[in-house]
Amino acid sequence: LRTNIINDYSYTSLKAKLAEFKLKATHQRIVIYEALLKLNHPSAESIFDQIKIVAPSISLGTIYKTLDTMVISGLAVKVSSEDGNMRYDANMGSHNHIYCFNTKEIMDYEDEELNQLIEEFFRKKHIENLKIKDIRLQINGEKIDLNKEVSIK
Amino acid sequence: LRTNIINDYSYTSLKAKLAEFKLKATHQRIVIYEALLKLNHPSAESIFDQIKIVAPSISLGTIYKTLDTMVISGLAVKVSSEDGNMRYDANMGSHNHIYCFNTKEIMDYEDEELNQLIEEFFRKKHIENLKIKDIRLQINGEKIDLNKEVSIK
DNA sequence: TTCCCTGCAAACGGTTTGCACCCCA
DNA sequence: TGGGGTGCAAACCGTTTGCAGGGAA
Repeated sequence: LRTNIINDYSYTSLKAKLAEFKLKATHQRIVIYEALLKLNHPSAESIFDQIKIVAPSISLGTIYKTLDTMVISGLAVKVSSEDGNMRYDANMGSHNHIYCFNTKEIMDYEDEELNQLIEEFFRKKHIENLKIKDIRLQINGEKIDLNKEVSIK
Repeated sequence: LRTNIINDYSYTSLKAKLAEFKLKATHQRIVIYEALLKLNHPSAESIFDQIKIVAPSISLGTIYKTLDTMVISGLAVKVSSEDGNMRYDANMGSHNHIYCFNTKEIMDYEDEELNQLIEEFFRKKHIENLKIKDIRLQINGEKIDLNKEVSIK
């Protein structure tokens, strides 16, 4: 489901991943990256809440700086959410987002057929004077049953 | 180009539009709505800058409150921009957005063929447990020549 | 040992709020 | 004239910044 991200959350593999991106593997970076992988498009604040259980002395400022560093080095992306706050995403592959107005969750929507459809479309239609960095479909809605997951069929 | 919005900026027609949406037509609302129609997905701040020439005593708080009111009554929508701030849009028709990282502009991308392609796709693929409110394609990029417009060919 | 990273706290900037006054319907 | 709208200023809150001390390579 979540592609292009490691699914081995062991300390050593997280460390290796940081090293691969030329980042000094501090304890803080390791737990922040782990939280980023486990949580679903978290805000800095929600990574903070998750992490202070395991690293009580961590500061929110460090989370912001660290996420910023990860974005710059290509380990994560920063996306704006419909609620106005910024979220972080370790899924670096091309994919789309579903936003729920009720829960404020962002969920991935990955569909190869859809990607191809859009890619195909923009092979014909060109946008002049624009260097495209990213095209993504944004689906905004409301979960009907808040306790159930959203799923694609 | 910009569909579903009036293109008569006369005082009387702006007043009529507000009345149509059951809003008391104060001078502030009229000039705010005019600025919203003329500017390209403005922030509250940039409406403020534009307006203080014609209504010097207007307050930024009023702009926020007024835009909020317009969103509730269906005259406008509030969208989050990639830069993290909120923008307002009087174009109520289904359309897509291009965001430029350099100028922070949001530009409309309207293409009937694309709308149909997406609509068609979601007639086949269903998302369970979600009431879809809005589907839009978000194109992020950078203007190549900052002085030239982005155009579709 | 050397930088870079972290923690802390203050500052920042966009947005919201409370309240007295104002003005459209 | 009544009730909602406006202006002002303070508060709010997510995010950034500066700086002194700390820890990975």
